[in-house]
Amino acid sequence: MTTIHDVARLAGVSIGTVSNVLNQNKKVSPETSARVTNAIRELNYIPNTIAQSLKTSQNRVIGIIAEDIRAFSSGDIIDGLCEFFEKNDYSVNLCNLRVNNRVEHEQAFLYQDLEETNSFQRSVTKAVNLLTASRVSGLIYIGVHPRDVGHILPRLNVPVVYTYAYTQNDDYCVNYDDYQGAHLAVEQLIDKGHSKIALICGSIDSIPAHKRLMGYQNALMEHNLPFRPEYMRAGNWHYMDGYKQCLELLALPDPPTALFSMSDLMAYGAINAALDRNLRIPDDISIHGFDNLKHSAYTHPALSTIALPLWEMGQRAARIMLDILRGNPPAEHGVLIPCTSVGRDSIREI
Amino acid sequence: MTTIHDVARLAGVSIGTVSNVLNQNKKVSPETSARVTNAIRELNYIPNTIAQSLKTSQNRVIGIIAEDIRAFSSGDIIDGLCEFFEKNDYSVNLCNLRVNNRVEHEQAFLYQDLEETNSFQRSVTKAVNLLTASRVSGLIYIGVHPRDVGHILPRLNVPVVYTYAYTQNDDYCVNYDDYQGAHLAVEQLIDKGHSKIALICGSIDSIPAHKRLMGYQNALMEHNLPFRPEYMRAGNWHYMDGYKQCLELLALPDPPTALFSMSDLMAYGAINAALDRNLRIPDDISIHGFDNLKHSAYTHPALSTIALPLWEMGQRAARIMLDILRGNPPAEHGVLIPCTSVGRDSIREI
DNA sequence: TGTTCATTTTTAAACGTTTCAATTTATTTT
DNA sequence: AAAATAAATTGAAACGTTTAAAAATGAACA
Repeated sequence: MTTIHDVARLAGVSIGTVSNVLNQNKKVSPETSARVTNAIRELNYIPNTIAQSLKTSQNRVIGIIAEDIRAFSSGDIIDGLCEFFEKNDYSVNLCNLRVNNRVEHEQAFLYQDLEETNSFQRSVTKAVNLLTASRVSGLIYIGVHPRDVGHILPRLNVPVVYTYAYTQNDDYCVNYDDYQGAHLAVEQLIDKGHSKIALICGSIDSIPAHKRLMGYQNALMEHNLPFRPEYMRAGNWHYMDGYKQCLELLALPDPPTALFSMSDLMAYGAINAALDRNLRIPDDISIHGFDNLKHSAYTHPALSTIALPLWEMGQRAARIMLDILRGNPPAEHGVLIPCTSVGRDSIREI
Repeated sequence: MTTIHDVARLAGVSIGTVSNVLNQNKKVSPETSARVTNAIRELNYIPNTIAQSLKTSQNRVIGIIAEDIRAFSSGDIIDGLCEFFEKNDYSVNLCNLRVNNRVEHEQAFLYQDLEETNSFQRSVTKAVNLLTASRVSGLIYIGVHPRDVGHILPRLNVPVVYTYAYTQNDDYCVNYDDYQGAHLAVEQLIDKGHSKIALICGSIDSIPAHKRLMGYQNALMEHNLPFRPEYMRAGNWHYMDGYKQCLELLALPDPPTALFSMSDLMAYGAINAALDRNLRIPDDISIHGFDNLKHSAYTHPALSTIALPLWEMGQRAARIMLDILRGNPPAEHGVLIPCTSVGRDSIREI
């Protein structure tokens, strides 16, 4: 590997001068500068960032801890992050906690089993130690359990930006707007003339489900539509919840004409339930999802849904991180990016 | 940040001794060792990998270049990679080329426009330079265009392992077995008694499509079934290809009883085409996919398909990389991991 | 008690940069 | 032409480790 010494020797100058043209911080005469530049090009010299980091004691690397890189949302968020960081000459050190593959961890959250929770926290600690050892400049956390890592990440002693969750306190946090997204979905249905709009909930003790419920209720209220408890159905984000609840809704004496599912996955269940009942969508019932999974364009019929601004969240989180690192910490700590509506074939005018 | 000097001072020894207990390479007396260990714990000391890397001139970091982290396959592969590397105390530096978001690049491959191809290659070069600067120990490439980067990656002068593609030459490469997967899919149909099995192809000039075609043809041949040209339909991996070709197949004077689609996406098209014709699956036609996209469990009916060993590919690629780095380069350069069959509801006994 | 050897510990030089004080060179002023 | 100033360049010390060689310590032996 060629070093700054090789360049200096070839250009006939000292290494200090080479460093100066590299960092163009001091006045170097044009001729010298040209000589050095040529030498750099000739030797294909690329400065060793490890040595730079050691000297300047700052590393142009951002750590990313993702709860589950296989989650549908992770790819887009990470892409948004990477693109922004890459443009600003930062590189990215990725750690995956793979929470969803840890049976123990699922149980931990269900049963509040402290010992098992520690298995998750151990893996977070391991990631944090790794990133500490490599002296990253900042940390992005992607996942829905910021509370469970909130006491571990600060040990790193670098700025932290959370995304894909809500945080309390004054943490920096970028998320999509659950309330606005749900509100928007219901308004799409109201705009098409629906007044009997059912709801299939995600697990109701979660923050997103709660916010989406508020969006649903307020949209109804603002349009003077009654909230009918028999139209609000419990669910847990999963396919089968949508399937079963849709069946029950259709069997109601006064069935709804439209259904808003808090997740696309449950909407798939609802669609298939209707199909199994030999009903037609949207003729017999309109169905609106939330998430805009990749495959929602290919359901039968294609699913109208709410798109999450995942890529934008990544970009925004990255921008906030760089602003902090540059000494311009944004005043606003919690950023909500609006969702958008994706109109397809599963809802109809009534 | 606490350094080795702080530890040495607290333990009352020299930094060399601290280093020796850290790397447990030289004989250190038990008492001294204990004193140092206590000091380390007390100060929460974590060695600075940057300084270690500089001194030893080896960096426990692996670069990953992904053509498209948003592709359905990337998450699983990267998870497999990360888990293996993490277990072996390597960290991971991720670069995303986002090929599929580059309109120019798509065109480049379609029209062989050299100038535009350079846009892709420029971004590869940028990634390689970044990884060169940070002196990564190895490089994993995830993507289907290894030929287009084959002359750029070696500049890094570290071991390269390709995955999710086939390479020529003697590059290390881990992939799933297209031939075996397709063969397995067709055999599933034959086992159920089908003899009139149609095929919807992916873009036929691609290597995967070619291998899958061989699998289809050989499976038929081995079971003494005729290859019927009218059953073989052109496609380009996309939803609409499956939709249109399925319609045409169903309109044939002697329509097939089963259909093997080279991708799940095209299988979705085929399913929806049948649904639009008011046909029932699998009663009227059995449909078998390839890819096992996440959504394939939720189509109507749930799609029987071929699962790709993506996570295993990541693990294997990582293992090969570590073997190379440890000086035990595997003899075998091209590794094919078998696909598995995922039986669901879209095929039936005949 | 001094010598020899084995064991443990320390010393100091690297690794490839940045940075600032010190020096050299060039330019201006008197 | 000498002195004063400005501009460009160099030298050397850091950054936090590892590691070989050197030194110190302790045990065994004559």
